[in-house]
Amino acid sequence: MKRIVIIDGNSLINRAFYAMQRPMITSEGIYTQGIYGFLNMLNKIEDDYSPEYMAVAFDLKDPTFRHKEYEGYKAGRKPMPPELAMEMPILKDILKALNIRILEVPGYEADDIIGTVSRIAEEQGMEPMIFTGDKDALQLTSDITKVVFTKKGVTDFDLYDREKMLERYGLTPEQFIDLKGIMGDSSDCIPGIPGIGEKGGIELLTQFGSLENVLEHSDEITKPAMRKKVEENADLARLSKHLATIVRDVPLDCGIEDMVLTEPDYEELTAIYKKLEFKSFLKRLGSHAVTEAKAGFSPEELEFKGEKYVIGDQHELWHLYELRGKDVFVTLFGEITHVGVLGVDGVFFEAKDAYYVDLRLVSIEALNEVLNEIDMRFFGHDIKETLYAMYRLGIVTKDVAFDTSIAEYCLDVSRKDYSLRSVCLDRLGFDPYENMPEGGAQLSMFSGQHRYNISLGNLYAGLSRALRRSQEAELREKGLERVFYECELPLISVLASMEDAGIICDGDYLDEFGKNLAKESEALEKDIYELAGEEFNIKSTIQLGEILFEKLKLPHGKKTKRGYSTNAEVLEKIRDEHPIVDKILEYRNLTKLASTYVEGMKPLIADDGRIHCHFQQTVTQTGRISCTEPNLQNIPVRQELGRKIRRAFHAGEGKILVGADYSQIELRVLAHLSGDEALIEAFNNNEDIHRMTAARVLGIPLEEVRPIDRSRAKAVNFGVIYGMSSFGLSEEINVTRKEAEAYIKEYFNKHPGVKAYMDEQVRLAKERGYSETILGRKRRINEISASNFMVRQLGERLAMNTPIQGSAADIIKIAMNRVHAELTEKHPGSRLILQVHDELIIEADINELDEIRELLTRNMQEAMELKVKLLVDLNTADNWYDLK
DNA sequence: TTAAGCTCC
DNA sequence: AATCTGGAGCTTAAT
Repeated sequence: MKRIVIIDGNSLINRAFYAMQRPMITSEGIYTQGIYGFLNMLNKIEDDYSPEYMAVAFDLKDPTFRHKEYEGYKAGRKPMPPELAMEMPILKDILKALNIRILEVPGYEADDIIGTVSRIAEEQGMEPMIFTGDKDALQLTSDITKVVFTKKGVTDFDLYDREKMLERYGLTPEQFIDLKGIMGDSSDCIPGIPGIGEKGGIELLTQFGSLENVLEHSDEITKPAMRKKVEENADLARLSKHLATIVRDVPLDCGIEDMVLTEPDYEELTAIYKKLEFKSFLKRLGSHAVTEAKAGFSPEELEFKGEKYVIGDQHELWHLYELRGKDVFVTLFGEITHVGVLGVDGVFFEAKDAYYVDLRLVSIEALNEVLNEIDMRFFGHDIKETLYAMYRLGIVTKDVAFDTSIAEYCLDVSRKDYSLRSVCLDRLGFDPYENMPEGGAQLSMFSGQHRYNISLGNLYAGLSRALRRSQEAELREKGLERVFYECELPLISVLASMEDAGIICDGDYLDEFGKNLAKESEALEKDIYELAGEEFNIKSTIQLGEILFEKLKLPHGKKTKRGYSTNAEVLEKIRDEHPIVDKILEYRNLTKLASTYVEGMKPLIADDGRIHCHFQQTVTQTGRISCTEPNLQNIPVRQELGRKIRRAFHAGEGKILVGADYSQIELRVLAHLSGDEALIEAFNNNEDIHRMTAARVLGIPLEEVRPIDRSRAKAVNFGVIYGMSSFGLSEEINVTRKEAEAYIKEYFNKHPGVKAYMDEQVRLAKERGYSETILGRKRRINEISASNFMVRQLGERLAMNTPIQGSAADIIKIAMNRVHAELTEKHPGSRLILQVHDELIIEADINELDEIRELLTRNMQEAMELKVKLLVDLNTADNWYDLK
């Protein structure tokens, strides 16, 4: 049977639009999230059902509504937000390019068109499938016609036919219309019979079969109240049924045969997708995509014209001298694993000519002898990997001249994918995959697949050069040169060095700690089963919710999408209600430590007894670095038990840990950026900032500030940085919303500079579309211009927070660069090993302790000159736990 | 793969 | 009328 898919265009694009958490917008300012989601659904439909025919129906705005009789009809519907409205014509263009029939008939809704097409298709012996988000369409189901609803998300469907309807609702499709006639539908402004809802409606229809029968035999209705309602509203019910009935004889200007699917117009499609910056859809088009290289780039540039040298003995190393004074593309052929074990065959260098040094034939010592003699600078894409491998192998490294992945991050921090391929596709309009020499499919040098493939090295080098040229210009135009050259570029080798250094992690200690955790959590588990009266999976929030809130009938808080919320905040509130609650909290505590911080950590200890985490430089939207495999930036510290994990991390023989953290760096940055006099004075007086805030806001002397005042002021200070509302603050510090509001108001009264600064940040972000840090790092904020209140408010908070968090990130990065440079130069026995956002840790040679302490403090405090002094707290200990 | 929960700054 | 603190990563359950 031939299958025809009929789509409710308005309904699906609406679903798609609202399913997207954050707005999608192109660099030109075209909103695309609705279209994007719609196309995802379309792809899913084609993949899952491979229809031969397809049509998309749209409502056409027209004053001649078919239901003129009832004026309130649809009046209550929300108008389409402008972002979505501007997507509609583009979607239609795409459908045209896809050669999918668009159906619009003046005076009729999409529903009616769909009803008509499905009727005709079924009559012609086809199998119609209707895709919509509107439950109204259920009346169109039959044994043959299926109605498919979009579920949460975008690519999840729920399929109904006549049988499934009977099963799910106990109603036939025809009765479904009657049901709506009785119960009404507020979203469509169908009144129905007031006072009778779904339950009553189904009851009546089960007894009488149809609305007409109900009305005719209303005297047989047993419940007097219901009988009265029915009798008094008979006309309204008839009207409602009429309103709810989908018209199935709309005059169409084409036949079913016009809806057959044919080849898309690839050229047109490619052009639109490019304009909309739909990379994944372009990828899906594959070879059909009409690829044309970006202006200023032609693939011929990638052709390698120099000489190729394979250096297989010591005497040939002199060739490398040719690289003197050049920017040299460098990479390794070989393999790295996450615990730092690697097997590398050789190092590839390219400037004008290409040099492959075969490390199985040439010793690293010999190579280093040459490298030490020649000045050169490295460039490449994601060069930290290469540097790390060179550090691990003991090969001499050089300054980094350019990294095309880091440059791309500076140019656009919001990208999902900074891979070489992705950046090349966007920037050069060139897909390296399609042009791989000798079928190399993987674009990682460290896949273990690439050995002795100089052509591949040449391709990479060529791409890096082309990208670099394009990025250099843009970095200049966008004012990103400082952040790139002063901050990010030097940081690459710092991070590589930190990863290489790693930190000792005592696996035996973790084992022992884990055993104790296990013992206690097993005991708790038993207690919990006992108190619950049954065994269940405590880790399953669904099962736990059932036990706590249904079986034990404890008062429940908010609900989540799937059931009750069981998070710590909710459980804290009911801990006095039942002894099981505390046990669950403690159980969570212990199992979290055991799984994430003990079991998760152990396999990541490398053969050298150290953990070499990965510092990610292209992840955060604000400029912070992140840390993975494992994340050493979230090792427990607040609670004593968790804090003990830190005992596992300690300094090596003859070494000691030196840690320094900035005191209140974000508030100091705020003081500087806002120029607020009160804030600046507070810091210059070296006062406890939260205490000072409390005194100012409450208008009392410092000595009268109670602990609770201070802690509230602290919450306010954080709130200011995050853009917290009165609601959020009242939740946080347990006061009424009114009080919180008054507090915030008074804070801004006493800190007019801060208020003015925040307003200005929002204004600037609205005007320019991005926020900016002290060094000029930029973050696009699409949310700021959204018409949706909630989204726009988020945008405003981002506009206030990003410059603060981001500037703090700029500052510590500069400190890291200086610390690393000075350590390398003067104290090679001491190395930077960790960064935790406002904190640096050095594993120092015990004999150099004093110098290291001074060096670390000085470089952090002097990283940037602000209107307030930067202060750091310094600590020294053998292990991380005692570093406090 | 996503949601819910937890850890950190 | 709404809404309700920024930035990360990892583990488990459930789909």
